[in-house]
Amino acid sequence: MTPKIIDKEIKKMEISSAAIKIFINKGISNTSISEIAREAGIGKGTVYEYFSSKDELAIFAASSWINLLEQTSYDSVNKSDTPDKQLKDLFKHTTSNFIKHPEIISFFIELIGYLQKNMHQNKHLQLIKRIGAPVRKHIVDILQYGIDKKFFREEIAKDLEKTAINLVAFVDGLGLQYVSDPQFFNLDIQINCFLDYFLNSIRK
Amino acid sequence: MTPKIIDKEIKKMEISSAAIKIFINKGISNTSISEIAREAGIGKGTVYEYFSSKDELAIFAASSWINLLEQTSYDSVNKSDTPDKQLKDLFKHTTSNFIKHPEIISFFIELIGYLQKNMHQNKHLQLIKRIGAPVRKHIVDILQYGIDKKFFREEIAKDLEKTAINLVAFVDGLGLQYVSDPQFFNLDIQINCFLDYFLNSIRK
Amino acid sequence: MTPKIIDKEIKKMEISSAAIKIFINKGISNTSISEIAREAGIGKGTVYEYFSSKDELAIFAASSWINLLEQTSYDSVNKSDTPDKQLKDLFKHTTSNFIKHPEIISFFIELIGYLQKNMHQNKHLQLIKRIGAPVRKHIVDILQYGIDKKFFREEIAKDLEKTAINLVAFVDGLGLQYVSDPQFFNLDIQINCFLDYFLNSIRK
Amino acid sequence: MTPKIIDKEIKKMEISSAAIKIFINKGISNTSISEIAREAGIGKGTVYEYFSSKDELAIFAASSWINLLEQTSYDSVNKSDTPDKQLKDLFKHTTSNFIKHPEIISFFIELIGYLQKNMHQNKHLQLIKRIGAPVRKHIVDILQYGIDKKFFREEIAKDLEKTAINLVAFVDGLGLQYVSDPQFFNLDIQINCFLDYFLNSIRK
DNA sequence: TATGAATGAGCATTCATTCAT
DNA sequence: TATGAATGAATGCTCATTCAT
Repeated sequence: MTPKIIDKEIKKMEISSAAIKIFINKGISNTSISEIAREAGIGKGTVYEYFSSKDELAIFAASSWINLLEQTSYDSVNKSDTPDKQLKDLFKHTTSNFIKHPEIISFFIELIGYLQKNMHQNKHLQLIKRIGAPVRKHIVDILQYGIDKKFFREEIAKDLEKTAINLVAFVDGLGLQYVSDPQFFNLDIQINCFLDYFLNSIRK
Repeated sequence: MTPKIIDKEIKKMEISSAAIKIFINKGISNTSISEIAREAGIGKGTVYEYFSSKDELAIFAASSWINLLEQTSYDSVNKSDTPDKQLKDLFKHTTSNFIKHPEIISFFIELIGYLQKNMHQNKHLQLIKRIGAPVRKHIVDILQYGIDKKFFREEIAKDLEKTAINLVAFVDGLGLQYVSDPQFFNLDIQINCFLDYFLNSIRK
Repeated sequence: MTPKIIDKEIKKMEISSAAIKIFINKGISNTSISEIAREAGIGKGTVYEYFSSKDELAIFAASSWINLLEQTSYDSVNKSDTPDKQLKDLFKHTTSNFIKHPEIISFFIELIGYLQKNMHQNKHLQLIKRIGAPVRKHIVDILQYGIDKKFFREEIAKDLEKTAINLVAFVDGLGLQYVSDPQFFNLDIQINCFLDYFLNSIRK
Repeated sequence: MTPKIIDKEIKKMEISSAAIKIFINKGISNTSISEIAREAGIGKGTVYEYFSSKDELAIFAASSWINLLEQTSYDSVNKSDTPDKQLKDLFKHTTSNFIKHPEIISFFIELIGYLQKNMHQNKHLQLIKRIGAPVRKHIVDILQYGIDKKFFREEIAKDLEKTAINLVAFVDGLGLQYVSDPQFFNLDIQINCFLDYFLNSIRK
């Protein structure tokens, strides 16, 4: 019965949400299944009706969260802005996740450790790759748009993919540093400074 | 007695060295005190004569390791090269740690989690700040050297600190992505591509 | 309604058959109710419509299986053979169960443990007694036939029951040793050797 | 230090004794490590200082018990008796274990299941083989003694090993039946009846 | 000071059983 | 009647920490 399947998916999401809420606050390995069950308002055993192990739950929870990111990433940018502005907005949106939920980085960081334990399962590799993928794709789009609109030099076309990887690396690294010590610098200022130099070098 | 105190410090370092060797290979939480004691050639209980808890040991070990990094960072660059070359070499040296020992990232990543649990203790904050400090300092030096030698534009002088933070953020983020999936890209190519754009925008 | 009751009995047998198939392969305590339900093509809860507990199911399943054994035991022997030959054939048939399905012994072994837990329920005692009963009965018949045909000495008539118990004990014990270590000896050779001595002492 | 090693062995035996006491009463899988620890008057974790797993403990406990059997088996028989008497005494001694501790059979029976799970580890095979070995050896000795003293026919010499296996099989099977239902027959009577026939066929 | 035996809190996971539908 | 989702008691095992020697 289709309705039943939907219910199952909803319940999975509920448990996943409860899990991620605690994972983010306390770390994956410091969170017990009992705690998750209590947060979700269900019995401990019920968790195992929906997830075969704690690892699977952690991966699913992370995956859901990535899905959410993917869905909201594109909406953060006004397509009619200049590519400069679009890039800046995208960076701001991405890092704003760190500002609003700095714990999320710790979660992903711990998750990678979890995933590496299970790396042999190819699907986890896919998951990790997906983490930055939508943002990379978005960056490529914006850069291409800038080229098309004669904002950016045409020579950069050959480096689009590489550049996207680098920009995502920068944003991730900045977020990582930020969560390590939020008082150390101002995110906006750093982003503006970075983009000033970067845009300066690709602008026509 | 002063000699006693010195002995105590030496022993702490020995335990710390043994600990970090295993931490880096297996992760902090997957390493037991017994294992560390065995590696250090001492009894399990003795560890607690020098460290009040596993957390304290982990933080101390990480701190020692950062000290070591600080000492070796400067030796990686030939001071008589052009600043372009110096920057490239510094980046290569920094990322080469990831290439040779990708586990190191996982270690830092897990460390941050440990530190966050104890964040209320201000000294840990200091520790985190120190992680990137020597590299940042080094970058500032190279950039300043480039300005002095008329390789780089003088206007960048006002952004030295911010730029250093951004460059370190990039290197960290690239390393993070690399350890997540070493097949995804080629570190050297990414660094070259990044520096081409960056240097292009600051060169005279 | 009588038909309903019959249906109920049929369903019990179906579940029981599914259960025993898995019990024999994996052991009773390593078999879950879910597994049995799946094998029987019914829902987990349905099992409890027919059996009040796993224990009851195990006992019922074993009982059914003994019934089956009872039905096949007699067919294994050609009534027109000499009693010597009949006895040898019966032993071979009995032990051949061990050869073909050594797991069966493990099953009975575990079953006895199950039964002992519930020993206070007299009906289980009856069940255990029945396990060897048909073979004992068969042995008594063969021995009596041998006496009647003047193959065996008449004095043994007073020991028929006791002898039957002993012979079944021997066959069981041999099977038990065989399943513990099938490479240790050759079943046929042991049986022939045993019967040579036994028949030698009762032959006229 | 040697004394320490002795202490460790003593403690292992203490835990093993506590374990076997409960194993025999409740079965291996129905006995929890906590229970064993409580019986032994130690903490739960301490059990794992001496045994790496419950399986290992069960096997060690069984092994100790077999050792005990091996030590007492030979003392049960008066070497100056006739071989008839010696054989009878050995059987009585062996079965008396069942009479005094009928639960022991259940324990060994469950143990075999445990061992089969771990059969790949060759040492367990050895353990099982050892269970009957001392009694078999003893039987061979008595039979040989009977041949030498002209009580038994010389032709049986070629069947000593096979006969020993069969006699042990009989005793085991009788014990198995006895523990299944102690009221069903009288052990002594069955043994006497069995030996009467057996001795009759090998006596000179 | 150094030790390692002892500890028990804590955890992931299983599964017989219940019960609302 | 049939179901399977929900449950939580129970369990084997780990390991940081303590403490008697």
